[in-house]
Amino acid sequence: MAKKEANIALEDSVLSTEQKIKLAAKEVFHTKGYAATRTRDIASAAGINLALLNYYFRSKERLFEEVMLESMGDFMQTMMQVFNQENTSIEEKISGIVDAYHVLLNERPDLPVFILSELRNGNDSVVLKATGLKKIYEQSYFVKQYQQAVKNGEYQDRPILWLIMNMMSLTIFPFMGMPLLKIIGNTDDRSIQLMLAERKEHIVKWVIQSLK
Amino acid sequence: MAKKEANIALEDSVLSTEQKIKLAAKEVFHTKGYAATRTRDIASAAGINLALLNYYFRSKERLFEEVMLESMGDFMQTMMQVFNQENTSIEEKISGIVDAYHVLLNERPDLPVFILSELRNGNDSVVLKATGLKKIYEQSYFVKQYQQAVKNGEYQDRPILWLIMNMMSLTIFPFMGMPLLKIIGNTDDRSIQLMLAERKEHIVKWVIQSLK
DNA sequence: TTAAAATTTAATCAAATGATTAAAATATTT
DNA sequence: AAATATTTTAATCATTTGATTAAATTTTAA
Repeated sequence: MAKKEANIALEDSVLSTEQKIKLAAKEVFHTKGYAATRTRDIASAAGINLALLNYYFRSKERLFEEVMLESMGDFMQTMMQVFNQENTSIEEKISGIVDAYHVLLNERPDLPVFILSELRNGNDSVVLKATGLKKIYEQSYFVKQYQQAVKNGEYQDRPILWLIMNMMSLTIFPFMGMPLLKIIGNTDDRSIQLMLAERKEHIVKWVIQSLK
Repeated sequence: MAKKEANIALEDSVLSTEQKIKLAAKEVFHTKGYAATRTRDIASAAGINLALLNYYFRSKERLFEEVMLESMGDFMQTMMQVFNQENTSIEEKISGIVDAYHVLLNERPDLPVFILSELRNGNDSVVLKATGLKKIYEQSYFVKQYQQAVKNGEYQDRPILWLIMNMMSLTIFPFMGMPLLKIIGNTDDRSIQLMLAERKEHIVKWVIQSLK
């Protein structure tokens, strides 16, 4: 839906050239990754002249950094937004995060693979910027809630990182593994997507079970 | 360990030039991906002259295909080997698979990201070859066991693909997500690895729970 | 309306990359 | 040992890529 709007917007020239480039770059970088993306690909996708990339963003690398930071933000804020809610239980938070990731990844199923493969290539500036995320997380209400629940004996005394791992694993990996699942399941994108939506309803229960 | 041996072997010239290239290519492709890997990187890593890549493998692409097929094989055989055992229970199979993936991914933590990011780039020949894996899976003893267990009421009637998803999610994603987990957990590779090893003992239980 | 600033264009450049080439070196066969 | 085959080497090539350039065009300010 949002993707459709973006295409219409590009055609209607409602966006500035800079915005067109940014949107197109996000699309192409997400799909192909940094190394396999040529500046010509982005220019073509944006419907603009190649030289404008350097005019507006100075270099492919600079453009990529912007896209990467934004993409990291999208990916991590999905979780961080929920972490600081003070009026929801741990289970409600997990549920909120699972829901939010499904919304995000149904729209952008290639985002996790993009993020993780580019992180593998070690962009230090991105990692340092992401350090800001770490502080938000550490001081979040969620961490306090969890520690309290462990004290109360509601959950086993496990590193909270286990909870994060399990929640992200069960939620995100199936999107990443879709090509493999299609092969194994002898099925298509549509079927896998339906299956993911159906399975979503069970993830919170599974994550909570893993804490007990 | 195995990695160390490979380096020693390269130095000692026990391997043929072709083998040196193949090993080096696997290393570099896994780390950087196809697009960001230059033939010069591989030649340098193998300690051979650049032109030998074309002499032995004809093209970068051909070399990559070999590495990709082998890597897919390594990744999927980890599971498929266990699927056809007739003397083990479902739980034992899950346990065997989880163990095997931990052995594989402790040695090669970048393998899943490599596989999934290259699959994203759509190499059709690899996908078709992988179709052979699908047949092995469909006719495996594991599928029969699972269907029988569902009939017996041991597990809920769920697509077996859910089981595969959950098992792979909980086992593989943490390796892929290590860069993120390091940031969130304010910790290092070593600590994460220790955590993964400790957590391994619980995965089978979690997967089984998700079937009930 | 003119001048100045900003944006866009198309051509060109410098460097990098996968690949080729021909000669040298090494290994194998006769 | 000489001839042949195979492997290796270093230089070179053809193409591609990110980036630059100068002119044209459009927009904005005076």
